[in-house]
Amino acid sequence: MHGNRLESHPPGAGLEPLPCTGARLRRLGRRTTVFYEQYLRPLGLRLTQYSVLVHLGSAPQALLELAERLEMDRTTLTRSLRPMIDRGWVVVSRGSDARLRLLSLSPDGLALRERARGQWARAQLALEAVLGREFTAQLNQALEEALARVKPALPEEN
Amino acid sequence: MHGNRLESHPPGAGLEPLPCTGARLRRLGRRTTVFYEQYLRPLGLRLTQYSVLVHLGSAPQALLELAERLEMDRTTLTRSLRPMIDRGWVVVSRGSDARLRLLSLSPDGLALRERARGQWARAQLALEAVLGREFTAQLNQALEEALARVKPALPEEN
DNA sequence: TCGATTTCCGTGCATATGCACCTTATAGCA
DNA sequence: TGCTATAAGGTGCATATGCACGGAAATCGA
Repeated sequence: MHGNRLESHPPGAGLEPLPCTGARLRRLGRRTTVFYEQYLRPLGLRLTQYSVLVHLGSAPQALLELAERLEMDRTTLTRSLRPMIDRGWVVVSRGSDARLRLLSLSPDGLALRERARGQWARAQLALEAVLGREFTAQLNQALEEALARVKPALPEEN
Repeated sequence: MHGNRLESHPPGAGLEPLPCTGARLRRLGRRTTVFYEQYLRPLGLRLTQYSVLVHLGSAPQALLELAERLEMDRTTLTRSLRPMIDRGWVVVSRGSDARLRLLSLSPDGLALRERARGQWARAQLALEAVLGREFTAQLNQALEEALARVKPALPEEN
């Protein structure tokens, strides 16, 4: 194994934990969210709404399916959609299965999505300018790797 | 510079942005939050409440000062504190400056903080087991570096 | 075919988040 | 010593988040 030198471990306790990874993730997440939202604000979009927009299209899609792709709680998505429906960006329809709420973008929604993508690209490039292009690529890589190892919480055992 | 081969760049546009760093940060942040909260649930603590707890102590501290250390919105902290005050974990007092709300932990709060720290350590070690100890250390390092480069949003220009 | 089970969703409740606006208290200055 | 600027904080509003509960539609087995 690696080292495990005898140092400040309480007797009987195992390894010392590293500094809190979750706190660092959350803190950096907050800062970058603010960063991206500066660019989305002119469009009247929150970051959550943007992520919903880019996961929608002309083809109707069930709410639960969308929630899983977004890795977002089903009920959170329900409520996040409400203002987007009210503003005419998202259209709800019904198919043969009367249980499913099928979601798609209206023409307005599609147009907004394109403008939002442009703003996102500006934000991402600006972030890369701050972090350094190479470092950003490495960070993305590390985050991908971590995402592959930390699986999303599944409802019920699967 | 590095490469910059002529490829799918739209004419006139600059570099292509990398895949969305913010989305990866937010997604990994959500998953790890769920991860930590599994360990805090037995204590009836949300992760936000835990982070407030560990930034408090016996010594009274002004709300705004605490908010800045937590890098949390002042008003968010006000509301996050309410249930913790109601449950007797946090005590509010007044000093010579009548504008300041001074916060400290009650004996119950101090005891809870210690139990919560133990649960946090178990969560962190479990996360390290999932990610790999070495990789976690590298990830922490990368996050620290990113935090050093992406400064927190300041209220007004400072 | 009909009753039990499963699937898809919505709502109530509690907390989280941040902005705009307001009140109160202190500090600074003429 | 007042008057004004500034600092600390609360509340309203809108959105975000997830759990528990409940309802309605589809599925499946006897």
